[in-house]
Amino acid sequence: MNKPKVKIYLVDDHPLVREWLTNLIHQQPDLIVCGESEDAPHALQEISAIKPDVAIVDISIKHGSGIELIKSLKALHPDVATIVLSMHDEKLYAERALRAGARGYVMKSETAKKVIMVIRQVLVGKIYMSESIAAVFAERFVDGRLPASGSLVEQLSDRELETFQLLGKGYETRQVAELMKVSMKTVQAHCAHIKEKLKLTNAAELLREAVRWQENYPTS
Amino acid sequence: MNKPKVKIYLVDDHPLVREWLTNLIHQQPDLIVCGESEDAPHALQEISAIKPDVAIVDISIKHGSGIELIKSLKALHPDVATIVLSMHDEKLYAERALRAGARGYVMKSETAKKVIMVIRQVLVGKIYMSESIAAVFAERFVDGRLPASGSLVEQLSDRELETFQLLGKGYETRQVAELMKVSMKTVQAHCAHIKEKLKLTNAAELLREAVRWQENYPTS
DNA sequence: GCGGCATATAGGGCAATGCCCTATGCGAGA
DNA sequence: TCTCGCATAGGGCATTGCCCTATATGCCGC
Repeated sequence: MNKPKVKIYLVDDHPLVREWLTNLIHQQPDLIVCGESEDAPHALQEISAIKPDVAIVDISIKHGSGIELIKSLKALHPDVATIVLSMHDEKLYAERALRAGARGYVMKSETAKKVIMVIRQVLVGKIYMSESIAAVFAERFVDGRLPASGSLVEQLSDRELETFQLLGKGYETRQVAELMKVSMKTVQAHCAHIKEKLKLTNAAELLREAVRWQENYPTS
Repeated sequence: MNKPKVKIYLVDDHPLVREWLTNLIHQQPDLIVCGESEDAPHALQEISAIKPDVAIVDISIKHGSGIELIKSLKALHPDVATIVLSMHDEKLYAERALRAGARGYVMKSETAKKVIMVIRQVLVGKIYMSESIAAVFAERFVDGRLPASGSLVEQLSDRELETFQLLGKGYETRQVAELMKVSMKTVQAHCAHIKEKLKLTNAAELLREAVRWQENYPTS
């Protein structure tokens, strides 16, 4: 009689990535994919029902950001270990993801072995992050939680960054509000805070910086 | 004796995507992956030597954009049919990619079948694009038999272009009016005409396009 | 020269947005 | 516990976006 297999749930809006992961995971005798979805609402619903051991989520998924999903998972299902599998450079998102409650962050540019290795790490309760990200955390820990400059954009909160990115894609305030499922007033408040943090004086400059950012760090 | 297989070259900086594609392609008896690389310089070098039939490239690759790679390929190796496999929404890049010389654009969120289908389409000389992108092209074709090559921005009058460029630098309407020594009403009229010519629907999109233009063709 | 067309300029008016202030609930940390 | 940052959102006024209309100018073909 076999041990029960470790159940893994996949959240990624790219079917090909899900196929690939499923394949990869099923090559391991003790791991099994117990479900998958391509957006946050379905993921939350199914994870409540299935109660997997691990959830592997993409940062840029449909209908809401992956970061928000991670926060929800941490709040609603703290027993589910969340691993982020992102195509984005870890410098941009790893820290946000780990702060949001993820227990691992792997870039899609990593190899198959690495993905499996990270799954096994979080299964034994460890948190996985790359050495470069670990270094950033360590530095902040020592320094005294300074925002460790780089780009001012790094100072934005999660929702502010989301707002910033949507603006950069050419969405109007109203559309951003709809996409983020909040009122325009909230989006305007985010904009005001972004302008403060990035030292911008008006909406036109905010738009310009958002578009530039988007050009250099495209998301989904 | 078998027919020679169709040679396909992969350019993508995500190893897992390359693995997946290789797997997928090798399930087809008449297709073979003849090489792969993760950036434009290596890709150009190897494609010159290998002379594949098809190149599948990602838009966001290391060391230079995929769009530039497509342009180079079209110039240097016009016989190599280029397909873009991008994780980015087609609305953002499909048009640029096709203008640059790509013969197909598939999002990574499409299924495996679709990818193979697109490869077969371009192999018989067809150009593949999604219906929504085809609609955009068709509309432009019907609307005014515009010179297919070149940018729509060239259609702008001098004052319109001036307005466009100032907007791209982050000036507000009021500031543009002052700089151009006309009333805001005139600037607004220019904006309306620009939006018509560039087929933009609102001010946010206009701003986005203006900033992009400014990034690519800096003035003064 | 006349009629048509694109361009450049600008006003009127209503809806939408920007931007300032205020306020609440929540979670993290001193 | 108290404070601080974050996310949320409303009130209210100034500004802008966007529709329609209007004038003058220059160019082009007939």
